[in-house]
Amino acid sequence: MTTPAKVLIIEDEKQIRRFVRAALEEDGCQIAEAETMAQGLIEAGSRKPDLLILDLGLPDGNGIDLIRDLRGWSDVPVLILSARSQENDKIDALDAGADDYLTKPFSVGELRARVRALLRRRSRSGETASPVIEFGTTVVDLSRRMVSRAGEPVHLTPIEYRLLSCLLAQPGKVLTQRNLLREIWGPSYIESSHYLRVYVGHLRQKLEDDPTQPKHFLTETGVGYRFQP
Amino acid sequence: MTTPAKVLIIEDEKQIRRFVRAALEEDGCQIAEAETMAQGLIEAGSRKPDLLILDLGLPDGNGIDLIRDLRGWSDVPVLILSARSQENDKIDALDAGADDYLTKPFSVGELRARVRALLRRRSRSGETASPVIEFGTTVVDLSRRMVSRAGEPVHLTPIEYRLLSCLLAQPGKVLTQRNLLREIWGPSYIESSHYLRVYVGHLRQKLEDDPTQPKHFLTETGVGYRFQP
DNA sequence: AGAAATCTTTACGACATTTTTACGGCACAC
DNA sequence: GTGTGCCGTAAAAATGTCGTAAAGATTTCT
Repeated sequence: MTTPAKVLIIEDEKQIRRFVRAALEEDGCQIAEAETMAQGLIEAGSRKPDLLILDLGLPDGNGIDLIRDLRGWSDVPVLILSARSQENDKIDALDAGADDYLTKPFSVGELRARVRALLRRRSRSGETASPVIEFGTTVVDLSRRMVSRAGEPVHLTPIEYRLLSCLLAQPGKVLTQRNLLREIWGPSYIESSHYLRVYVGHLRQKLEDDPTQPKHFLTETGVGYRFQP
Repeated sequence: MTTPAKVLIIEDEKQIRRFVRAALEEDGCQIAEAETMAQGLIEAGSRKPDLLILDLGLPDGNGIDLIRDLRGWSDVPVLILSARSQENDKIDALDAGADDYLTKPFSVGELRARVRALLRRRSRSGETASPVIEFGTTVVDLSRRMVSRAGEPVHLTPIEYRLLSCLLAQPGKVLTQRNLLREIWGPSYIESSHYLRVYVGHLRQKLEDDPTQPKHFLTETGVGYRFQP
């Protein structure tokens, strides 16, 4: 997932809200909750969720009407939860504009799979904007594993790239040599600090404007290295 | 609906085919039928249906694989019919790329409603992005499963084509060897990186101007491969 | 059943990366 | 000063990875 999916759940029973929240947060979703139809509509309008999960059995109104209303101004996928398994209930909800219908009691696994299926559409249609880190004239695209400097692509070997990722993961923070060595080469190499000098040298050679006077990959003598954006 | 929706049903039992056909024709759908997985894939490619209904229990192959293959070159909604109601079967199918899952026996009304819900997406999701990718002198039309170079059609074997789809699906991104192997050969082949070298070689031979100095199918030594448009 | 296409496996030279080795500079303490 | 410890660069040696061709094995098609 590039950016976490926002899911709004409209449901009056606290137990089920917590159940669903727990299930979906495992897939990396951001959850918002609403307890009533009225509040649900407002949240849907203001939060612009990527998916809406709706319990039809709310006390303060008809869920079918909510879907119809919603469909007037939004195409967000809607997954219905309902205790009613009558065929007519399903047909009415789906024809009102819902995208899927799950009958209580439902299983966690199936809920999550159906949510993933509905969310897939988002990434399929939308352009995938990947998060990039910039410093000086160089740009790093972690999700594509691409590094470029002044527009030109820069080639990094696996170890060089892993070292770069470690440093970039904690900007400004000093990473001790032992930490870096354990992260990149494994626990049995925490003494071989010479490797680090060699490879930090490579990174500076490839990414610093003046490798002899580094401005972004700084060394903390006796301790470790630090990345400065 | 303005223009009638085209639905392809892949199902071996004649009874069910007729049953589904009757149900959907009432909603004004145009129905095409296929009795085997192999034929189903061909029909899906040539007829370009707006919806695909697939029975998982076909004798001549695994339906999950069909979905995965399909998703390499088409975004058509897929509705699964299955006699198996196990949670894992549903999850596997949905995660492979299916959009809905209906367990036999199912009711006519619910089937029709779910089909309508899936077809609604067709009109909702506006223009389908052009499925043609060009680079150098070669043109790839994923929806037609056709590749041409300098005007001349190029023949690719099934594996060559699947590899090409994977690489083209995420331009610029590095795909790890393990990812590619799992996607193309299956999870038990993630160690056999030999295969990749052979087939990437084939692709370069067929699609690069100078196969010895590839400009579009780049290798990231120790990591994987990357497609550069 | 036979032929053709495709997939798998093998072998080996070429190349890239990692590891090792060697040497010079800098800071600090005594 | 000079000795010691840490750092940085460069280049050689060792290791691992990649690309290609070609020979079986398998599948598909006729």
